[in-house]
Amino acid sequence: MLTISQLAAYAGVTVRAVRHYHQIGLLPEPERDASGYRRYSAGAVVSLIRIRILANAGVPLSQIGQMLEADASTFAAAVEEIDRQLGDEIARLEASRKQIAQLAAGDRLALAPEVTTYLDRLRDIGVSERVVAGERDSWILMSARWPDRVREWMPDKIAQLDDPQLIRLYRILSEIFESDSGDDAGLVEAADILASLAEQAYRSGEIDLGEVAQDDLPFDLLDALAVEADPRVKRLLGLMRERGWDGLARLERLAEPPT
Amino acid sequence: MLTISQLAAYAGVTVRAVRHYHQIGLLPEPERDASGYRRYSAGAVVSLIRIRILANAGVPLSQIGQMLEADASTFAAAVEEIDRQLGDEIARLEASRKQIAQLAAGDRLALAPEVTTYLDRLRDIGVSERVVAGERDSWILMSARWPDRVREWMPDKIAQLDDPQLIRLYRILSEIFESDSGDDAGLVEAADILASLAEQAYRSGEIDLGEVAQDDLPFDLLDALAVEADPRVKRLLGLMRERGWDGLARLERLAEPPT
DNA sequence: CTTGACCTTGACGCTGCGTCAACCCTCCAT
DNA sequence: ATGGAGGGTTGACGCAGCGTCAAGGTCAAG
Repeated sequence: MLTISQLAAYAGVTVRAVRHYHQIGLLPEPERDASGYRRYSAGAVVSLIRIRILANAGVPLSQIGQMLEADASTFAAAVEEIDRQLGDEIARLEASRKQIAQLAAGDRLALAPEVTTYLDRLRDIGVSERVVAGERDSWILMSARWPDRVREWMPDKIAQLDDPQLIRLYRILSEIFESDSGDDAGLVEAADILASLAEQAYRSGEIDLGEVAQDDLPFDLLDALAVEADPRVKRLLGLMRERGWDGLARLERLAEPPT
Repeated sequence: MLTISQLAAYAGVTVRAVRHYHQIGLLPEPERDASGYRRYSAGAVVSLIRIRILANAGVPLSQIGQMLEADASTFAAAVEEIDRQLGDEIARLEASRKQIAQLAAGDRLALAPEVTTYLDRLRDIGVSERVVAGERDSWILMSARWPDRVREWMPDKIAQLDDPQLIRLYRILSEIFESDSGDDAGLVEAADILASLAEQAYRSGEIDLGEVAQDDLPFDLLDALAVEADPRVKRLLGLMRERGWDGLARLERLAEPPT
């Protein structure tokens, strides 16, 4: 007759585990001796080992009972099912691992390499860190909504950074938001350039966001994000509206421009 | 200003998850509106997405907070640590998968193929299912204690099954335990053969279990298991003691045999 | 008799939320 | 004005598989 700790030791498990198996009815409770101690037969060791073999193989405890009683074909089916689940779990972890590898490699926050390239180009141009940070957050939002589309857009976006007008715009914005002054003249110039760029894009029919245009919520969100980052953006939005454009992240024509 | 469900939708998580992040202090609680509703800024969406990126990569929630604040090198170190843990977890699951594949392939209960071969040979010889089951349980115990040694022993064990004496022994035991009679003559003959075999093994110095001899507990257990399976084994043990041997699974000389 | 090692039951902790329950708020149609 | 749908709020249990106290009773040895 064995005590619970002897039983556990033979099977290579903890005493707590044995009691747990009793609780969930996986291992039958043995007789008690005069003092209330559980006393186990040798057969219990075999039962416990069989349980552990299945548990070590990744079988959930809740299924082990049935499996130990099952016939060969039922057993095989159950095994196959378990194997499938293990495979899924492994695949999930592998995916996590790839993700985390990208985290380590990428700029900082799992932005596609194309995007980090874009951000680096902005820095090269002389855009301030605050503005770059704003851009980064915007692209985080965009990437969350359209993970694949973003990568398609980036080449164009990067190419556009050669446009002197755009460079000028970013530099003005950097200057404005780096200072604490209420430099309205700068904002006005920025608005002028933005309107001009929007006009060009509009004429060349470049504003074709396809399905993306369907839900404009994220764009409102992007604008809100910009306003949060610096309230002066609100003034910029106002200036754009005066010029016939609504929004900032996605400019929308309000009316025909004054001819 | 966003409601909690809008925030959750933007980040692709459930409302419950957001509240959970608040609870554990991972995401700061926003201001409430007049009616007590949480109202979120656009920045919260970015924060939440950043959290999910790390969580999806397998980072435990408890570490995400620190990681988001960490500098590049700390971040990299943390990433490496996480990656290591993911690797361990994957390795564990892979091991489980192998185990379960063996379960499906093997006889029934993760006995090494050598052992199932041995059990099959017993059946060929005409050993009854009850006795084979007893052998199987014994080998389950042995395999749990010395997983590797068992495989080394099996070739010898299998070879010994060619010994006519041993075959006779097994057949007698099968007959006895298959019937309900108190056939003492059979037990006596079994004891005689056992003693004879033990004598041979003893003389040829074959009883060298090495380190295994150190702890004899499992052998007591094996004997107990046999007695549980059939109380008549107790009588057999008594007969063996009369012949100068103690135990059954491992015979131990009590005294010099009568010359 | 004491001491230390074991035994007992009961209950909380961990992870990351899912899922009621019970109730309040808002908005739209009647 | 009212009622119902569809939000929101806190609180609490459940899940898997035990680990880990807590607060005792028991056993074997010195």
